[in-house]
Amino acid sequence: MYRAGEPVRGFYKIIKGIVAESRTLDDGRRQIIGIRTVGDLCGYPAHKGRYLFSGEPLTAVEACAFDGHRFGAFMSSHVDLACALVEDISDKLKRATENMMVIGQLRSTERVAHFLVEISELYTSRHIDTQPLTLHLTRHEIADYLGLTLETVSRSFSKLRDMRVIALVGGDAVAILDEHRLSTLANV
Amino acid sequence: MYRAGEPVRGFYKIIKGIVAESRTLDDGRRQIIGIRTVGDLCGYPAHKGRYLFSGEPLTAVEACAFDGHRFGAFMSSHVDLACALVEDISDKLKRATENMMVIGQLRSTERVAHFLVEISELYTSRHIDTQPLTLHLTRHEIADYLGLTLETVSRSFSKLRDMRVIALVGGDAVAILDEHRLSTLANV
DNA sequence: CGCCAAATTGATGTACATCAATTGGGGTGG
DNA sequence: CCACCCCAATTGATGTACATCAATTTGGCG
Repeated sequence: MYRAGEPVRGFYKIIKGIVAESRTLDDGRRQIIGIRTVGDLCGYPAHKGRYLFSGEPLTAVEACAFDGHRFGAFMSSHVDLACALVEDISDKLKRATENMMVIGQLRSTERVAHFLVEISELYTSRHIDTQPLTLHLTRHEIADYLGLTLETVSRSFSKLRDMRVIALVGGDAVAILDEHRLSTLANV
Repeated sequence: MYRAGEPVRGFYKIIKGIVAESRTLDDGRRQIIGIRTVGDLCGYPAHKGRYLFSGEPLTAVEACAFDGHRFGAFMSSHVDLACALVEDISDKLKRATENMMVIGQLRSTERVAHFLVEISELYTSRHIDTQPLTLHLTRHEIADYLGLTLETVSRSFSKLRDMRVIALVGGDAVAILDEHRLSTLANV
């Protein structure tokens, strides 16, 4: 959809679908900094007229585009827009700091457990889909979200499966068998 | 100043000094999620009337307190306040995501290097103090900011010193000898 | 001068990364 | 409909960066 560093063409209010926002280093290391879905504003905030993050659709996405240039002026004349924006960014910040905690302090299986309850709560709150939970992220993408490698993520899934906390269904979905124990593991 | 989970008494606009905002798990693991200083709004955003983070002063702090309850109503009737808030939170989010990248992808010495350029830029931009740079954080606090242990932080400092990139002056200050090489190490 | 907390440095352990091989599932063409 | 392919996922073997445990050293301050 857009790449970090590009001049801002516009911002996207997601109507349908899921997108991952990320930053990548010169050597290719990537950090997914947030999962956005219906209701979220994508590509915002920007810095000096350039996107801060890259946005990649994880599913088919429908979005409403806003002109990046008129946006600032429009905001300063519409209180309700400004307040909505505060809400949107506050939520992003809340989730980002939560994930700093996750990445900085939790061990691999705790991180994966946290990821699962986060995604589960996110999807159900936005009415996307239900049990079994379809992730829409590959192991590699989950790894780049959690600061791990795809192998370690896979091993954590296997461990949670062996503990009977989750069940792996098909390639891209999990059934949460023991919500309470998963939350405990996630340190929420 | 305030503890995560407490009912919000008020928000604090920092006039002078430095404060660390953090979250801690039940088992004591702590993540410092941001360093705030003059101009920043502390204790904001909150969630359901309770502080999201704990705030600890790293130096003597002067701050202007705002009533937490009137704040929301006041915002929705003052566009300029709402816009200023968007600016403040956007900046916090920008720094938070940068640090997700740092914690999730960089190696220990890269993290410490990044911390040093971040602090250096932060302090000079807010006219706090200059070379040699006084950190105002202990090794333990730096560790909790970067998702490392204090020993690893100390070793990284020693390594940077041995590389002649920085010099350690006194207990709490560093002189940046090779700014360019430090930035390269920091992956900025 | 001597105390105490913080920092440094060393020795060892371990969780995760890396390298490598195998398996499995979904889609396409025979 | 089955065989085949291909990419993602799993699993295993080994390496390594950082954590942990432990002992000094340093520096600020009464």
